[in-house]
Amino acid sequence: MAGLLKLQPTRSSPLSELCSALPSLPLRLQEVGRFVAANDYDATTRSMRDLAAEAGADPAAFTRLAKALGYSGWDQLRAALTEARRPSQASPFSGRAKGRRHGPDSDVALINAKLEAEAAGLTRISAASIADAAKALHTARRIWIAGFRSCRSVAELLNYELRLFRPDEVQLVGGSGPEDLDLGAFRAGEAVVVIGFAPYSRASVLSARAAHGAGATLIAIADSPAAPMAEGADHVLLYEAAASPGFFPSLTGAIAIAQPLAAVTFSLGGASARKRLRETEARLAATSQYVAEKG
Amino acid sequence: MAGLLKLQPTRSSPLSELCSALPSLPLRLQEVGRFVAANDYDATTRSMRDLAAEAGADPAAFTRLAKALGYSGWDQLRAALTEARRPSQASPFSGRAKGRRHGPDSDVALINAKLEAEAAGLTRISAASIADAAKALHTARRIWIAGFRSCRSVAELLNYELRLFRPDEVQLVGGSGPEDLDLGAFRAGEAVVVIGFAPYSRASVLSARAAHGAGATLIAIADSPAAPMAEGADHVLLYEAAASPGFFPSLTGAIAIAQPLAAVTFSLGGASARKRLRETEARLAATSQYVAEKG
DNA sequence: TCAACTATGCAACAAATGTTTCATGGCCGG
DNA sequence: CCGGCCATGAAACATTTGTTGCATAGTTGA
Repeated sequence: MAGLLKLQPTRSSPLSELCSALPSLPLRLQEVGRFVAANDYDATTRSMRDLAAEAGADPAAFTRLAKALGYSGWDQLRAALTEARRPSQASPFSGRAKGRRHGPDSDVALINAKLEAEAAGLTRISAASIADAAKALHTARRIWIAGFRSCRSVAELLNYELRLFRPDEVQLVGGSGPEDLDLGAFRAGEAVVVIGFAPYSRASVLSARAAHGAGATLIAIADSPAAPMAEGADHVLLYEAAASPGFFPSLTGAIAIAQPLAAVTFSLGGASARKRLRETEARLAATSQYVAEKG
Repeated sequence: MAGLLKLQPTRSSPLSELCSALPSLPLRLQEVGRFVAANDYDATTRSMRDLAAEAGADPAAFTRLAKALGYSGWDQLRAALTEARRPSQASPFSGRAKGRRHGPDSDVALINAKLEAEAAGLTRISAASIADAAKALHTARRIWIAGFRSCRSVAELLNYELRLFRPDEVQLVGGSGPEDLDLGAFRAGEAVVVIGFAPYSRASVLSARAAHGAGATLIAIADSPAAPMAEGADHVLLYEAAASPGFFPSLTGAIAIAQPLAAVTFSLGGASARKRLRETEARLAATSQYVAEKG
């Protein structure tokens, strides 16, 4: 057996354990170890034999590697890798903003961290889904946009941009007041865009249900596939709203989705959309909504 | 109306397929489907029986769910989820956006390029400036927020978030209509936030001038230090609105500034701000604005 | 009310999984 | 040169996996 227990490895991450132990391993195990380090996502999702085939190694080597690292078997190593990869380690966040007393630059550091996280979140948005949703908007006879509370800002942006080139066919849901949601007005052949994140407002969920019930095309912009407004949606556009503690959820991702959605819908509109946009712009310029731009 | 042939699933993401199909599924399958949607990471890594135990459902339900979605079995559904989650799909950027006339995926490439550019733009935002501006908001007796046209969405978000903990002291400029801009109401000791980018709307420039003239603290959120509303501003918060050709300027950066601005102002507000926020939240919960969140 | 139907849980099934054992082949010290 | 040692690959193992058939409970429509 492996004899002397060389335990007490770096507890930080199974991957770092692997790397540090790598040089002291037999040749073949190094090979396999490097493969695991380079393909850790596949290591967590695919089967041992699968990996072995792709790495050109023996299945048993994986078991042996795990044991050499101090695990009881490949299953346990994989479990460790899986946990290390788990997204949104939501656990120890409650203490976060609390702990440090307001240091001189703690705010600055926090803002920077937040911005960086949001930038990373943007790259995870699915462009293909946005393009698909834009096609649906393009073919819709009429477009409704529903967003409430803080999401209303996103709804209004979308409403504003779409109206630039389809003024007669785009409308905000609940424009007349909180009690009049127009929910009965949805029809098949129309599209309803609902924007929301947890905690989900009642109005947004009702809008989504009504849209689905009416047979309209439902496009949900939400923070989770488990969001109530995503149920029955024909298109689900996901973003990350993960909030810092005590802070409000982030809308950056939602905005970052709404804008290309409008843009692609516009480009699908072709010449006629361009014509409408020019008309709108001309009208705004005529009433001197803009100041002269600097050269 | 709930179409018989409403299939034709969205091929972009297995999770969207799941969401779309959810309402038309049998009760128990919905339950399981929601569980998968809410725990898609576990769905890709753990075993069917494991998930069943945690979801309190029958293992067979997972197989049946997969088949109901058009997959040949759970294995295939899981494979799809796994692929959708695979990191670093960032690779196919080489084909970029330039040359091709509307190819099949030129939109997708364009959206990806845009998102990446915006992510890069976020990291260039000055956190220190935001923190400074937040201090100014904190000490202001009253806060006005001005944003017009597409920038109105940003203004409304800021207005909404600040009002959560300072409801009596925050107000949108021009809430009553385009001709009534409240510009005469600004006073020294108050703060005015003006949001805008090129081309600059007349109303926003007028707001900024009025604020400066009245001796109020002027905070400009703009795309350039040369923006008219930045003239005479006490705080200038810059973001990149660089538009793709033919598209609208981007507001992602402005939103990314507005949110931490509100958040830091909140944290400066200390105990009293927290108290007001709790009150507001309690009121919203009491009028059942929210649906119950999933546990 | 009854029959046809679907949805659901249970249990048995074949296939695939991770592990272990064993035989082989290369390496070093005596 | 040889005997012990370890690394390595192949095959056999028990377990667990995903699946399917069946009986029951629940629902729908005539």
